[in-house]
Amino acid sequence: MEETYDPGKVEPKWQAVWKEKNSNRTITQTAHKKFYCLEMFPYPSGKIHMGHVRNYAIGDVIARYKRMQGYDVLHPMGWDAFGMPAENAAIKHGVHPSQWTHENISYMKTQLNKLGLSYDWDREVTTCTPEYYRWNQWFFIKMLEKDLAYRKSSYVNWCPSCTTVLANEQVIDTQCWRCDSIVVQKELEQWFLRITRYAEELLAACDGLTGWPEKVVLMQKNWIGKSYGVEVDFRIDGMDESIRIFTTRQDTLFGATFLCLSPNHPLASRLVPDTAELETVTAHYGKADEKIGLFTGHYCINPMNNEKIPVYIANFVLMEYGTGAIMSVPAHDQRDFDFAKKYNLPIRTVIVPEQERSGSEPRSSELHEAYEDEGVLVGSGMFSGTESAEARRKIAEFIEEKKIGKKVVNYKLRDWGISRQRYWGTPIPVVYCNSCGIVPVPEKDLPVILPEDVTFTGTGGSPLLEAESFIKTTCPSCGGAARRETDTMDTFVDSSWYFIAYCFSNGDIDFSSLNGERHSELKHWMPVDQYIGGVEHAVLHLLYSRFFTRVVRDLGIIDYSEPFQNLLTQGMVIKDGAKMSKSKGNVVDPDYLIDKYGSDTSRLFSLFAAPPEKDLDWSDKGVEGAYRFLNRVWNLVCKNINEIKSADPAESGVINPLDIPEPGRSLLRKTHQTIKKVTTDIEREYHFNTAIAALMELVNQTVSFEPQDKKDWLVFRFAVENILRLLFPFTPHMTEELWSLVNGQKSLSEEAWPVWDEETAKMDEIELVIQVNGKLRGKLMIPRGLSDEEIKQTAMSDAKVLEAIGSKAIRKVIIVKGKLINLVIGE
RNA sequence: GCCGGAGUGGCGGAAUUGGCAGACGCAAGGGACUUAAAAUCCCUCGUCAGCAAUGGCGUACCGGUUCGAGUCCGGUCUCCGGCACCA
Repeated sequence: MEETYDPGKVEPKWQAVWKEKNSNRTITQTAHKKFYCLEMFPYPSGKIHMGHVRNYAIGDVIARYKRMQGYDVLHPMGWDAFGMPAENAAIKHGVHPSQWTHENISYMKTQLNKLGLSYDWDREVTTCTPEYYRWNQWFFIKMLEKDLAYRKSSYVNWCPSCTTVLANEQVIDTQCWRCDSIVVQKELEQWFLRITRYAEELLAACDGLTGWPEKVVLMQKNWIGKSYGVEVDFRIDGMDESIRIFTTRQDTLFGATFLCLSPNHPLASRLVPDTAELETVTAHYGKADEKIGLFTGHYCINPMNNEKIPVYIANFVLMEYGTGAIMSVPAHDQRDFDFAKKYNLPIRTVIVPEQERSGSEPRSSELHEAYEDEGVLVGSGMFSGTESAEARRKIAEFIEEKKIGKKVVNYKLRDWGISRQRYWGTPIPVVYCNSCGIVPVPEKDLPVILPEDVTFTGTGGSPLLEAESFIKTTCPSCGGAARRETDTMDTFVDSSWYFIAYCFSNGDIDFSSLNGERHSELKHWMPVDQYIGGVEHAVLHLLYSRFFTRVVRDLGIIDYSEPFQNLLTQGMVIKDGAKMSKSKGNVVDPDYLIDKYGSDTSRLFSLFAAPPEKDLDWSDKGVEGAYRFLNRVWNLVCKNINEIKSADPAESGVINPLDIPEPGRSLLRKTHQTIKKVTTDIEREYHFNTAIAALMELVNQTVSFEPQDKKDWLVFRFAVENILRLLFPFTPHMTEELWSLVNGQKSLSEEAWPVWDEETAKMDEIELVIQVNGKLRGKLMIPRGLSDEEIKQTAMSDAKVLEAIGSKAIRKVIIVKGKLINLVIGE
C-alpha cells in the first residue's frame, strides 16, 4: 500500500474520472442558492502563463468550495478569440487567423484541463465564431435603433506606411509599433457607442460597488471624471460671433487676460485663414512637451468686466473636452502661466491666500508660478472679498441671471470608438447605399459572416478592403447596389457581455427569442457573484461591461444593472523583481511545472505564497516546499492506511471529546479549530495563504501524534478526513486519491464541506498573558471562566511578576477576558 | 503634478476589534540515519549583552494619544500602481 506520491499518475486518473462523471456540469435548480464564479477569459495566444495559473487556481478553489457548501455553481470558461496577434501570425507565418486561433484554443484547453480546473465546458464560448459574434452585431443594431450607436468624424492615430488606424497602445513614442513610421493624426469617420449617455448612472452606481476593491472603484470614478463648472460666451470684437468657453474656476473670471482655442476648434480656421500658420500649431496638438500658440489677430470681450482680451490658438487645448476653448488665467493656472510667460501676456492676480486678504493689491510682478489654491477674491468687482468656493456659487448664479452662460457638468469620459480597420474582428453590420445612405443589416440577415478567403499582406490596411465578394452587396432597403462596412469592432465589445452568454445552457446563446425558461436562466444566474482577474482591466473592460449590462437591461433582457457583485483583482506574478514576461526572460512555463511537480503543487504554491490580491513573488524553492508538504500528507495517509480503515467511520465523526485523553484530545481540538480557521479565512477575502498555513499546522500535529488505542485512531481518522476535505479545493487530485483509499466509493467532489463544533474547538484552559505597565512579564495557564479577582490573584502569585512589581503600589488593573491582565504600578 | 496603495527577520509572508510581534513556509547553520549521496527526521534561527537564567532594544523615520500602538492621530522619507496639458 505504501506507494510514493506520483502526481503524473494520480492527476490524469482523476481528471478522467471527473470528465466521465461530468462532475463539473452546471446544475440549475432555481430553488437552490446559486453562485456564479467567473475568471476573466483568456486571449488564446498559444500557451497559458503563470498569471493564468494563479487566476484560475483562485477561481477554482472558490468554485469547489462553494459546491461543497451546497451551492449550485456556474463556473464557465471561454476564449476572447478575436484580435491582432492572430492577424500578425497570418502576416508573418502565412497561417490563417482562424486556424491559428483554433489551434491555440485546443492546446490551451488541454492545459487548463491538466490543471484540474472544474469548468463546465458545455457552456464554452469562443468569440470569433459566427454563433457568438452575431450577437455583437445584434446588439449593435439594437443600439443603432436606440441612438446608442452613431457615426462621426474624429481624429485617430494613422500609420501612413501601413495605411491603417492604430490603437493608442500601438503607438510607441509617436511611432508605429510595426514599421516605426511616425504616426499622424487623421480625421476619419468612425462608429461610436454612446457610453456617455450612461456616464451619470455609471458614476452614481460606483458607490454601490461595495464588493469591489476601493482602488478599482476610484479608478472608474476618475475615468468618468465628473466636474462642475460653467460655460461662458465671450463675444468676438467686431464680429457677430462668440466663443463659448468652459471653466471650473469661474471665481477667476476677472483674471482672464487672454483666450485660447483648440487648433481643431471650428472657429480656428476662420480666425486664421492662413492654413500654413495654423498647421504649425496643429502639428503639436495634444503633445505634452511644449506649449505652442498663435495670435489670431482677434479680440473678444470678457462679459464680466467688458475687457478686451486677445484670442490665441493653443496646441494644449483639447477639442474633446469642454467646448474646445478656454479662458486663460495665468495667475491661477500653471499652464496659462507658462503660456503667458512665453508670449509675454499680462498676468493678473485675482485670488489671494486668506491671510493676505486685508487690502492686498494685485501683485502680478512677484509671481514665479501660478497660485492655484483657493483664497479670497481681489480685483473682481462686486465679488471682491468673497471666498473662492462661495464666489464660484455666486458667479455661476450671476452668469445665468445675465444670460451670458450657464452652469454645466462635464465628464472626461468620451464615447467609445469601436471601428477598427482590421480583419480579425466582428464585421460591423451596416451597408452604404448611394440612394439610402447608411442602412443597418436587418436582424434576419445576421450574422454578417467574416469571409475566410482573404489575403494577408501586412500593407494596404485591412484585407477586407480587397474582398470584393464581401463588400459588394445589395441595399436591404431599396435593393440597389451597396457596399458593406469593412471596419470591424473593437474586441472589447466581445468581452462586454460574454458573462451573460454563459448563462444560456448548452452554450446556446439566443437573445432575440427569449421564452420564459431561457429568461429565467438569465435571471437565475446573473449577476456574477465573484469575478476574478487582473487589475489591468480595472477601467476599460470593467467599465464597458457595466455599460453593456445596462444596455442589455434597457432592452428588457435582464433586470440587473451591475454585472459583477464582487470583484477580486489578483496581483501580478513576479520573478527576480519584475513581472514575468518573455522579453525579460524570467518566465516559468506551467507545462514544465506540471510535468515536474504536478498541477496540485503548482496550484498550492501559487495560492500559498501570497494573498490573492497581492503580487506573488515566484520562488522555485517555495514550489519545492509545497511539493514536500503534499508528500507529507500522502505519507501520513498511506503509512497508516490499515489503522485508518479499521477505525469505524461511523464513530469518528461523533467522538465525545471528554472520552479522549491527551494528546488525542488536543488533536481533536486542533482539527475543529482548523475547520473553523480555514472556513473563516476563505470567507474573509479569500485568504488562502493563511488557510493553507493552518492546514500545515494540523498536518504537522497529526504526523507527530502517536495513537495508543482505538479511540486515538478514531481521532486520527477524523483529523485525516478533515485534512482531505479542507484541502480538496486547493489540491483536488491528490485528495481524491487519498480519499478513495480511506473511504471507498464516493468521490470527494460529492462530499460536503465540514463544520466545526465550537465547544470542542475551545481550549480547556486559556493562556493568560501577564503584563506589568504594558510589558510582558509572565504567562500562565488558567481555567476558563475565572472571575477578575481570581485572575488578579493568580497573576500576583507568579514569582517573576512579583519581582517586577517590587514594592510599588498597584494603581490599576486591566483585564481583557480570556487573554490578558495588565498591572499598572506607580513610579 | 494629482489620486491611490505599501513599508514587519536573510526571503515570501502572519498578527481577525488597540492586547504575547515574527504563525506557516523558504533559505541558512548544527545533528541523526547512510559506505556515500538524495530523501526523511531532530535541534537552532530578529538583534545586542551574557556561560546561563535572564535582560535591553526592535514593525521606514520623528512626535502624539493610551494602562498598552505593527495596528489610531499629526508630520517626514522611500518604493510601487493609476491618471495626466481634462481648463
